[in-house]
Amino acid sequence: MAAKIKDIAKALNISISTVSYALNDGPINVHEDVRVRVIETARELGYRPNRIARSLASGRTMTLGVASFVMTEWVATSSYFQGCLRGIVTEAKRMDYDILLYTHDAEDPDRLVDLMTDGRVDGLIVIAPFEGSPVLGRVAEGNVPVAVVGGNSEGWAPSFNSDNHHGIRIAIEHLVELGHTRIAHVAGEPSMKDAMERLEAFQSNLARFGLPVRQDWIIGHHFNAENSYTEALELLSKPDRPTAIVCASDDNAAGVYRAAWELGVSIPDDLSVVGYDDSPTAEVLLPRLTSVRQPLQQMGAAATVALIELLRKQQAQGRTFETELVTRQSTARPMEVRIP
Amino acid sequence: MAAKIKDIAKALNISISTVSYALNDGPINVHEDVRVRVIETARELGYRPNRIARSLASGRTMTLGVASFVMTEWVATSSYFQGCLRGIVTEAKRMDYDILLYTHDAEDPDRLVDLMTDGRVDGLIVIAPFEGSPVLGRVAEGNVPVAVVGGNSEGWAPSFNSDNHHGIRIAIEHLVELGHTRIAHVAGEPSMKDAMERLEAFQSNLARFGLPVRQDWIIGHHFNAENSYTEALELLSKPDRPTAIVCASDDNAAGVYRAAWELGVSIPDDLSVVGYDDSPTAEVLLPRLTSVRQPLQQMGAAATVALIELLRKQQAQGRTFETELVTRQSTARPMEVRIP
DNA sequence: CTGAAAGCGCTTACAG
DNA sequence: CTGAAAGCGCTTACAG
Repeated sequence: MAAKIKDIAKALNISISTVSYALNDGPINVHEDVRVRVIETARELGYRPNRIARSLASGRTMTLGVASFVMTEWVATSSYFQGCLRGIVTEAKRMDYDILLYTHDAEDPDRLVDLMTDGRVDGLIVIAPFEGSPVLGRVAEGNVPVAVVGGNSEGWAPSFNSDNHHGIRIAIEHLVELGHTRIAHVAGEPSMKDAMERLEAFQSNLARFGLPVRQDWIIGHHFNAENSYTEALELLSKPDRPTAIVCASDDNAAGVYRAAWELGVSIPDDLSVVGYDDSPTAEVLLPRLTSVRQPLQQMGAAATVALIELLRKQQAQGRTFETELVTRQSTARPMEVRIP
Repeated sequence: MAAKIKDIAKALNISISTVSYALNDGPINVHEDVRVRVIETARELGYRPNRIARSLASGRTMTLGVASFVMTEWVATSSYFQGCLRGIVTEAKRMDYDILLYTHDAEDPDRLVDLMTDGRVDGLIVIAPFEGSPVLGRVAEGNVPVAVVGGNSEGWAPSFNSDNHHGIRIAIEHLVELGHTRIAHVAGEPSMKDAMERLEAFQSNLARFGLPVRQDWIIGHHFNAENSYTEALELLSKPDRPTAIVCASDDNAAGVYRAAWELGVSIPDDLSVVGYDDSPTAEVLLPRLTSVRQPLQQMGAAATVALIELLRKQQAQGRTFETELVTRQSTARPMEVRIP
């Protein structure tokens, strides 16, 4: 039978409140010698505080919920998710919180909302929620503080994003400076705000440079490598193909690399590729991937800090982070420009 | 103010036990019309069950703890961790459990043990514990059921592994069949059982084929790409270099790829590379990586199933999974054999 | 500084 | 089937 504070109190013939004060070093002081004896007998009895009981009594769980709207898929494959999660874990650790990872996702929104508001967490970080999903609003109504990373909180929560328009703009400027005029796009999951903004930015920036926006050169509409591979294979095997591709994620770029490799299309000689995220994948791909860096870890960390602030002060500010282009080896002048 | 079962009971003028029975559909039956009215007013009042209170009363939390001994590092970079986690999440979801991810790791074992035994989880899955760590034993003493994936549980828990000896053997047999005699190894983190077994198997299998085991051809001793890159750069720039490398993980192989790329060493023409894990990285690398597959998802899933069984029946069996070689494009006959 | 007691929001024998 | 009550293991005003 595990020891409880009652057992310690009994052994020492003192009250359980004193034991609690001694163990927690507050909120009320305890005579030094009493404190010492409490701690000692706690150790002797192998006492382990029950966090559930403590949470119920105190109303704080010291755990933060993390939900992705596509958890099952992302948990293993998304370098975006990984980057955010690392920032979250690092910061949560500093603040002494643990992470509750919901296994259910937005496939079943009602269920997800129930789980998120069942009292197990002090607050929630939602990663890349879908546009127009009712989940955020209902969680907020359930009085659970939320911070969002990578997506629109639709006014329900502070959100932490990077500037997608800027990110795509610098990618395209880079390609245009190199002399590219035939530029394609691998778009991301349309239900996610980041993907839509990047797509819009892609189209508007091509237009800005007077370049054609060809619908058949906008492929993908997913955030994974597999899909990009299949569609890039088709795109690149046509004679009339682009000389550069801007991808909505590094994972997408990985799919393009594979397609190019199989078709004997050389990167960057025959095809320049720009990724998005600057995730670890960008360094695994060879030639190393030129990528629009968004500071995922920072975004995850900032969301965590904001959430904890929200718990304490009832308010916190969201933030949009700057993006920058990390130029590596996957982009070069296009053939026709280079040859003369 | 959020509604509680007391409020529902009051509104309906019935007892809270009846409300509880109605809401949970058990363990005692309730008149159908009462049940319906309870559920209806619960909805009207916006009632949300408090899982913390329920856990305290029932003794079950419906959450499973997942700990890696190197959480902060792995959460973002280890494809091994990801693979396991995916299996765990998938299976936990089916069984209706959520996952508590500990942010602290074995850097501070006392802290970790305290967190693991604080009552927030019904059981624990520990991923790749270090050899000889006191954590598992102390958690078991704390009466928290544990399952281990990828590592030695030292008798404390059912563990789920793959057969490292077999895995390395088939890798080396494959290379020997291709004609390689100059084979190097990128070893993994020595404090992990898998890494040590693979290293031993590497040495014994080379010996079995009468091939030299050169200490200067055993590099790495980490499970990450960065370190492998640096060391492979050195190894491969010597004139007297191996024609094949067996890596302790796909992440290690990624480092070797990069080194080879930068040195202009062509894979598989100048160098055959075999990875280990068959993680998503194996498909991202180009040429696609020949890799020893260990069924990480299955291992994670099996550990989860076993853990839940352990909760119910007090006992469960560990299992060692078979490995198989997934032959892709990163291995070929060595130059000297091919040319004649 | 210490103690007696209420309370956190549920579940679950135990009577009826 | 329903109710009154104890209990899960803590925290925390409130008196003293």
